[in-house]
Amino acid sequence: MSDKTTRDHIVEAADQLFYRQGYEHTSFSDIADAVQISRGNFYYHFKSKDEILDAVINVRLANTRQMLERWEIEGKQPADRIRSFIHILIANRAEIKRYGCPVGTLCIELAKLNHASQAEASMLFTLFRTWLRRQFTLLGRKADADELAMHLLARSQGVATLANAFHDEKFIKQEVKQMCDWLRSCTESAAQAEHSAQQV
Amino acid sequence: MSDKTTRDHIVEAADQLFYRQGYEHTSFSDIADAVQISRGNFYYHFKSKDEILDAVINVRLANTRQMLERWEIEGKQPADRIRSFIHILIANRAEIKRYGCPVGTLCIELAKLNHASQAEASMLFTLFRTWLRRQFTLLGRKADADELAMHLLARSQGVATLANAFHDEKFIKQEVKQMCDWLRSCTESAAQAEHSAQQV
DNA sequence: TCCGGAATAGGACGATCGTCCTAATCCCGA
DNA sequence: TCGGGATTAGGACGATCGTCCTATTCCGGA
Repeated sequence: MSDKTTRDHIVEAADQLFYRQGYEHTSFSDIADAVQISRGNFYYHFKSKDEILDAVINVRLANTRQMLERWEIEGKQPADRIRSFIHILIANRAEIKRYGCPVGTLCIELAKLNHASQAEASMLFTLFRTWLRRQFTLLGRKADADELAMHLLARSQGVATLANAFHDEKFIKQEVKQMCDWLRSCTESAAQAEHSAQQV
Repeated sequence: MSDKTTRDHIVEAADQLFYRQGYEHTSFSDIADAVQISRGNFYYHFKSKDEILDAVINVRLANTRQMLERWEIEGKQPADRIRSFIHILIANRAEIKRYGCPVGTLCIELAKLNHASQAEASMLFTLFRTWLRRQFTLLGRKADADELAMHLLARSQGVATLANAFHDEKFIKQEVKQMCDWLRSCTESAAQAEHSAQQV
């Protein structure tokens, strides 16, 4: 574990600080203090602040891919896997309450800054979107799989934003339950469609 | 219309810039350029940047209250009024695509800055929440009126965030349609509950 | 007409930002 | 043991930030 390079430490600290304080509001001094290195040493590892952001986004992309693969393995049924997605709201509820969703808040900030890495950040959403779409397809909802994926993504985003604004964890649990109910109704209607298709 | 004071012009310009660029990323020079006054003249009207933010939030609160009152008058049935809320997503879809939701993005930013005016900004959400709650109560869903209000608020937020991230207006229309369907099912179940209550 | 407060312009201020440069230190292979 | 690239520390830089100060202009009432 201690074989992490200084570069890794910088990215790790920047990742957390960008999430908690926002990208623009996080200065080099903040990161330097967290990593306990001198400010001037930064530019040996990164040419600019934007480059750190790109590194952070790439790490998040890699971590997200790993997580999705894990869910894919651990969940036997597609519905189980989708439930894994829904339940990150529960697992991260304390941090979401304080800082919102790491993906959504970053995308929003970069959009306002009109930052060059907007597209890379949105790729985080795309990762979830395509993964969810595949799960819904496997569930037998091929025709509207993307629509369902986007719907679920949007609901998660909204829950995170409001939980943050109202500092309300209970609301997260409430909505997660509803999303699970909604998912159940999705699988049922898919099963019915399959059934009637067999009849025809 | 031209009897607006300089102060009004400042607040108006700041309102737009805070929305489009974010609070922190908007400098005094930006606002000064927009209003066409000198930078030094600011402190005759406002003691600090935070004070401008408070003024902007207060203007937004006042405008929101006005809008909600208008919807209350224009909509005969509570369902019509709730539809007015849902349809702001359509009406503002171009701006939402570019800058997200004015309320949600401000709350998120202030949360990351740990800004003193967080609570005031969240009041914008509260305004919608209580108004929607009342409409759902009038609709005959008194028991879960707040839950429904929060649910609808969250869905709108999520739609705005994703429409912004994916630069997708079509998605807004898609989700608005679903929200209207959902609203219809809410009114129907409320009518049924009333009916069965009459039977008992 | 003139006076005095309201309003404005312009610049100075200290702090902090991201960036860059250079000297010192570390550490591994020959 | 020693040489040299890898890594680090520390500070200088120009720009920009929010803030503040002062001189100037505007304008309505006596």
